[in-house]
Amino acid sequence: MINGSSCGLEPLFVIKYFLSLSNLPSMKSKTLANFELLMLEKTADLKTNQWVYQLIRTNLLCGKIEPGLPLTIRGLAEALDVSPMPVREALHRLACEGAVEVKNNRRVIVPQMTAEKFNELCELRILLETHAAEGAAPYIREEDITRLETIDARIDEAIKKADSVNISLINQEFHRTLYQANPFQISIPLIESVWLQLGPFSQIAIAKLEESYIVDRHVEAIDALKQRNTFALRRAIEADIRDGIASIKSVEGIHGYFENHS
Amino acid sequence: MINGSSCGLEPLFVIKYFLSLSNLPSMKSKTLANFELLMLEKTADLKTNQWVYQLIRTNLLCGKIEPGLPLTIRGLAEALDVSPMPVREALHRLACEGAVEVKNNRRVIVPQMTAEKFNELCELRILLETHAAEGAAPYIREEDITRLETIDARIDEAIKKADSVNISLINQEFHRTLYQANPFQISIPLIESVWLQLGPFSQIAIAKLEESYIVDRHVEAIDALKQRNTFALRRAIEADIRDGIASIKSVEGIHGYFENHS
DNA sequence: AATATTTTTTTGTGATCACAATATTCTCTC
DNA sequence: GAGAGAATATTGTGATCACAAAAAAATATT
Repeated sequence: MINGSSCGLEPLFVIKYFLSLSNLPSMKSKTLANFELLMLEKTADLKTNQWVYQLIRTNLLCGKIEPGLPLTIRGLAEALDVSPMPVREALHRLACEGAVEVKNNRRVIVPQMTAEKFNELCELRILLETHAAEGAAPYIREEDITRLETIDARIDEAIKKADSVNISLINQEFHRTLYQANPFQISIPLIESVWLQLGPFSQIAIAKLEESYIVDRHVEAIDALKQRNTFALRRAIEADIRDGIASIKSVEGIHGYFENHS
Repeated sequence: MINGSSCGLEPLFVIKYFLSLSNLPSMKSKTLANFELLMLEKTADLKTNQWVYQLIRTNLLCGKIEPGLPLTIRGLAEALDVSPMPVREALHRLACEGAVEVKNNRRVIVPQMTAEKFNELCELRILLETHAAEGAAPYIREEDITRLETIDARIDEAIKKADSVNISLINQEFHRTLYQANPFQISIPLIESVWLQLGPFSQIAIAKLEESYIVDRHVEAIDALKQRNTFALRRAIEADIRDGIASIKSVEGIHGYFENHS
């Protein structure tokens, strides 16, 4: 992966992105759509292509872009006020990671979720992440544990605010930090790919969850780390993931979000 | 992944790719390198970007490009007689898949293999592929088994010819065909990413193997499929992968290929 | 002669343009 | 009025150019 991690991103402000199809007063066309894009600050150290990639990626993870609607290079470029080139690059990369789908028409869309896909993605999460956690365990230092506790506190904060976007983002930061403790970690890009495919869908679900239903399961993982109990760590990670899945499945009417139209 | 599979590729002819640094008569520069590129026929249905991607990808898998040496957009573009644009796209995608590495200098190289990385990649192969095989088993039809037997026969042929490139390529085709029987398969892109990272290295090793050391383990998998024994299938796939690993590790002086220079 | 500094070349990126493929809209016919 | 066809607009791709960053070569300095 080109840009390893670096995803402690904070959404800043919001602009509207009118999918440039037409600006007719009549809106009879069903394909006319306007997305709201979360903007990210373009810090000096971020190069344009990285900024564009991170921005689109974050917006996908936040579920800001409705599945099925086409994303166009020129439309995004205009909305972000950059040339089409970095957008082209970002969309290609996101396609390669499975975050967006390139149809035969070479149209780019956010893939629709199906029940089977969802289950398979969850299984892959468990498979890969328990493996990654196990591989990271021997390398965990005291300072890593402290860092994880800090991140966990930020998650609790986000839960209190019912800030579903940051719940997701910081939760991912927790997992990534844990797995990255292993200096020979290879699987993070694979895991991130799975997250990207799950993200847009689960974000919609989490946003519908009431606060009381979101339980922080990370303390168990941290305890296991403190006890240097690798097996307990595996179980904690698996429980954490399964818990999230169960929460999503508990959302009322969630089945209506599966495969609305082929 | 943009182009699902379609990798029944046959190497056609070979051209030389002089890494365009200089064409001085004196060759004192150590970074001057010439690769031989396997060429692929550019069939009419292949678009330029797909052709370029497949070509570079195949060459990486075949170990034709020495790890550590820089790959340049313009150099490859000139060698393939296309504009830099499709090459740029292909290299970005390959970087995203882990096949090449983009250094901080934004130089693109084939990553060096280390012992730890190799072990981790092998573990990931087993983890992902046994899972994929298990998921595919219920969907296997008679015709799929026939197809797998045909592919297996081609592998034996390649082994007889000691054609290490085709051994690898057709072996991958076997596994891919098996996993793809599951219409809801998600993990193939992840598996292909692992293959791409292992490929260049194991190709070097396989090329050094004597024919007698290469054993075809696929019959066990096919037998398991015929008996509809999912557990036996898992074991067969795992055995097949472990066997390949053992072969590679048995190659004389293989440790010299790990991390020659940082 | 070996190191430090400058000059030259090469490289990746971002921008813009041309073009063919596709999608959308308009027009005609019934 | 509704469907088929033509005309128009939009899109992704490939090519080319300008530019800043970085590498390589050449020069200067000790």
